[in-house]
Amino acid sequence: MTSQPLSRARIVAAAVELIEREGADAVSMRRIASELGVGVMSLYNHVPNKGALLDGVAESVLSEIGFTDDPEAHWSDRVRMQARAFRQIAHHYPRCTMLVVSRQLHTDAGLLPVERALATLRSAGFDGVDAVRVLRLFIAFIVGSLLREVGVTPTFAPVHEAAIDAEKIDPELFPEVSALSELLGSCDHEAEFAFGVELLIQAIAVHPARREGTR
Amino acid sequence: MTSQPLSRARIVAAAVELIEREGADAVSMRRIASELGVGVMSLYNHVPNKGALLDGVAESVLSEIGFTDDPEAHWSDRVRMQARAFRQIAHHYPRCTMLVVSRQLHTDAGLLPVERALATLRSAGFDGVDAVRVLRLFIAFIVGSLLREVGVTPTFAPVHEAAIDAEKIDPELFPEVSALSELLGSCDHEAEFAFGVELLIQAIAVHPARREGTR
DNA sequence: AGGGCGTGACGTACACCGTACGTTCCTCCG
DNA sequence: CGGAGGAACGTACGGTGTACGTCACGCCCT
Repeated sequence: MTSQPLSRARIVAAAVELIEREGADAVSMRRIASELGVGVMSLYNHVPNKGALLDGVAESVLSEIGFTDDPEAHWSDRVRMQARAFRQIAHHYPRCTMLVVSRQLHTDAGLLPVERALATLRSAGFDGVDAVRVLRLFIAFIVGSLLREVGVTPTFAPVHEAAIDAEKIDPELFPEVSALSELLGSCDHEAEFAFGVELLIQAIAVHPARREGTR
Repeated sequence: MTSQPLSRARIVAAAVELIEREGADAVSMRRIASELGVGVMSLYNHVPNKGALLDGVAESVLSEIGFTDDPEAHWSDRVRMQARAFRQIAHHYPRCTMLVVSRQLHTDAGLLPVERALATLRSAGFDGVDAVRVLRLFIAFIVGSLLREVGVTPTFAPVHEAAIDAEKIDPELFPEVSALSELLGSCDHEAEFAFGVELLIQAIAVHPARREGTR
């Protein structure tokens, strides 16, 4: 019946597929097992527990990031590319994004993006301390942005547009929110993300800790 | 036996206390009920379901932010203050932070910080569109930062220092990570956050969309 | 060739979860 | 005094993660 012999990779793939199809809290050992046409406890032959499975999901998704890093390009273009590449997981695997972001994993899949980013920042003229600083700043921004894009749909929801209902806001208490309710209600995530990335690039370009003129 | 007559506020308070004491996934209706010396189903007389309870927790924590906003101060100082105030919840309620951050709530408690921030940014010389943009940038950064500070401890963990074990990294594959492993292993969250806030303030101070000279 | 053994799939069992439903009791108002 | 409404409660159901014991199969070594 089951053609393939069952493996950690197949289990993780089934989990990813299930999460994207039905949301993160549809994931249960029984559900995944039945998805694979397999007994529940057979999963534990390849995965120590559910947490490790979710780690596997995060790692799998993260490792699919398509980095096309060109060490010859200008550092700002490299930063742009890496930020965009990282963001694309939020489009390919929107419902797995929370997992990738909330579980910090200490595996090579998580280290590779860090390595590329550090190399880029070093080439931009930062020393080690500041490269790490700036990297953490970027990661915080990216993580926060992805959470906004994706957190709108915690598990499932009918788009849920206009979370801020203009009608229910007291203009006396919240004049600004009330006046800007249209802007707050909708969000062009793409443009918002690009705005942030450009502003950050501009900011670190003029940062005094950077030694100008490198690469 | 039970002196107080049980209320939504008491239930939420017990949940917050329990989360801070034993972590987010120690929360169950039965656990909270027994914490209050009360039957499980009695909770449902004051709270429609568990999700609403968690929303209540997030709202409660969020509403405790101590804003001491001074409309007369320089906008950069106001931004600094607000960012710091927001971050303090990560210290007072570290294990609730994930809830505050991952559940977006459409209640006044969530709107008030937004209102203050928008007012500040308007006073800094941004029009509505850019005020919202910049606010979203700040929120993304703050959320990402708090998640790093707190996400290190998903539920419980023995500090878990040195997540990046310098010994296990192949210097061939990850030269930068290997060289900077000490820096990556430890993190002064306070300093890191301040660095980000200052850089962002500096960046928006010189941003062309801002009309110079206001307040 | 045959026996031992590791491995992987499986079923059962347990403690716990959220919550729908029906019951009881206490209080307050007419 | 009697009725009504709300609050606390107990029971029950379907679902969860996983510890444990069992079984069949293929490989290796004698």
